[in-house]
Amino acid sequence: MKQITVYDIAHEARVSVATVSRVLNGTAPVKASTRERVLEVINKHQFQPNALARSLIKKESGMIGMIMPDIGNPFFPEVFLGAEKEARARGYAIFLCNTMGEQEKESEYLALLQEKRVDGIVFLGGRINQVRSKAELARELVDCASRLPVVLVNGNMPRVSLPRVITDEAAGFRLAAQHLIDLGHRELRFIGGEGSVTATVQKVQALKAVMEENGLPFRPDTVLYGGFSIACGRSLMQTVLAEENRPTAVMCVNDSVAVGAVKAALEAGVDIPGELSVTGFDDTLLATSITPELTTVSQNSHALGEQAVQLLHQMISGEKGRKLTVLEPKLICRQSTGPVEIPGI
Amino acid sequence: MKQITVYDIAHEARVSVATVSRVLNGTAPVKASTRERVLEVINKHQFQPNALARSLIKKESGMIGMIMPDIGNPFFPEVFLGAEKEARARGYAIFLCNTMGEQEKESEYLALLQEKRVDGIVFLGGRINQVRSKAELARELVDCASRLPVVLVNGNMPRVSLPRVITDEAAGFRLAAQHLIDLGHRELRFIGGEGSVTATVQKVQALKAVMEENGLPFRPDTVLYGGFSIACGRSLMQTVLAEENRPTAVMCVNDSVAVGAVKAALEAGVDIPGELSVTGFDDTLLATSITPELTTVSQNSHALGEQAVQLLHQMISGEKGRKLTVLEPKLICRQSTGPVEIPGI
DNA sequence: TTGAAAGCGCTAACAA
DNA sequence: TTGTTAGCGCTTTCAA
Repeated sequence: MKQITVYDIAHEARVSVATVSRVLNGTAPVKASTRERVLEVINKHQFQPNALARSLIKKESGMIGMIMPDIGNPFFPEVFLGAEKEARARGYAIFLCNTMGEQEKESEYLALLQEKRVDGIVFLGGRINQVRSKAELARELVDCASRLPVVLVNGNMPRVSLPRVITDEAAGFRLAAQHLIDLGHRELRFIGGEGSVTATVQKVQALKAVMEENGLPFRPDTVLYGGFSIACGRSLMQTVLAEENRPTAVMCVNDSVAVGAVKAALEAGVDIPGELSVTGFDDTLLATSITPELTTVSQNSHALGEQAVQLLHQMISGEKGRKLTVLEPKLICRQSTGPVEIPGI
Repeated sequence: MKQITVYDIAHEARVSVATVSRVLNGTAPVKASTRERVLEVINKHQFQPNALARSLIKKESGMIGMIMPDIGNPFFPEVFLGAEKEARARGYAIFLCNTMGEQEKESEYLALLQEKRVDGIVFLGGRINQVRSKAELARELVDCASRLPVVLVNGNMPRVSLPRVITDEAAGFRLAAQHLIDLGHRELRFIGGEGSVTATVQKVQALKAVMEENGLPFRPDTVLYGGFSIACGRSLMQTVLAEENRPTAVMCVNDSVAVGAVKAALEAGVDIPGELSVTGFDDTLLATSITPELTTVSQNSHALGEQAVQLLHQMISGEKGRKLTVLEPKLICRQSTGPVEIPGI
């Protein structure tokens, strides 16, 4: 089953390969009648030019790589969707690389994508989200970025200056915290995430700032780390509910944790938002899956992916593109938060 | 920023390009000392061979395409995860192509992937899941499959015989239906899906069969089509609840619809499973996100992706591979189903 | 408006 | 054990 090539087409249409290439790409005028003839042969054989050969010579592959931690977390498919839409519009196909945040997989994929000569890489999670990450890992990324355009999404690496598209997560978290305080909550908790992950730390700091602004004490036990999954949210909430002096509001690092937290509370017979307010983060489809629906912060995940690819495309095209794009998050008030109950009423 | 090539390496290591290629691929013995020298130069320059050039000559690209309807539906990321794991183990990278079931996008991606010379394609949803699909679309797929390995996941096209990996969805649905009947339910409903989609029709027919086996009447109004989303589940449940004689159990085409349905019921003050039992399908993360947790049917989505890529790999390697792989679904009993309430007790 | 021919960066005979 | 060389299928000067 030999592949058909421009030579076969050229021969059958009695022209040269150059002409075939010209009608294929419209790079130079071709007499109408000749073009007709060539097109006919192309259609007849359902000829599809070999993009590998073309890429080899044009030095652009029309492929971009997207490295992300966990497509199983509903936030990431949404980012992908935004990225894909933009990519498709510009003729790129996307390699989706899932790393579970494992740095070894990140390294492997980084190398693989470079060998495949992708035109650029969008990088999410993992090493670009560590408070302290090994110099080795940073160097790898910088090295990669020296060969091809790389844009970071929702991350930041100490000592590494690469173009980024981010949501101002701290601002978003401040919104949610202030919302709770405005509702009368005085005793807040933060659950989920990891102290080693930038996105988590930013949120904790935002919470701390807002609490202090409002004259509320931020104690070390205000924060309970533990992870990003539903299961972890559930177990953390169980811990919180077992405490001596229960908080009236619990802020979760993301929607998944919030879902687990809400479930644990419901199981314990705690009324939400009557007795306890809960907030999520990201506004994924999980937020509206549960009852009560989650008050959460929208990152506009779709736009994040879209902007990242847009920027990448600019860089690929040799334009400068802005170093930093910040998307403003939005507080989405739903049913999981409410005024604090006045005891005795 | 000129790319480094085997020539540069060869020159600097004072050997021929053939030798460089040999140490790169281990295709022929190279004297240890020579290898050392070459490796050194390679490392020094962080040389990464151009996979495009290699693919061009080896006629294999190490890329596979995965076409699916909606990565935003939690079922599909799980399939992807299984596929990716298997792909990575065999050295492939995956192009993820999202079509929203639109046939035009499917066609575009099909063409794109062929041009890019992927080694094979995994196809899900859309045209392979239509009860009647245009001959044109079938031909396109067959055409594609005549050029490269294609495996269909959870689908089937009339008149098209391609290797498939599927879950026996009908069997799964029978399990769930029988479970409800065993719990004493006599008045069942099916909601969600589309009458034009095979996966939906199979489920409806399974339900019909089980009901008839158990001497229950299957009436046209047993079925309420409408789509696959949470929103649709919600509105369909509202319709059901407004009916004269409410059913005691509602079976949903998938977990998303079930989630919407449960929410609508809860909002209407209906107790689940006390007054109403609800089942989902797919056992996605949504099933355990809500309270009560969903009784549902597990498709083993991960295995689906895994097996598909495994089969694809066999085909790429020239092995035959089985025409049809059927995965057995499992009933997962959770909290959304229970015995029918005896009125008056 | 067209064709001849020189690569793109690699692998794999074939020779040595 | 190593080198020479002919492609893989395409685009793109350069010349006609």
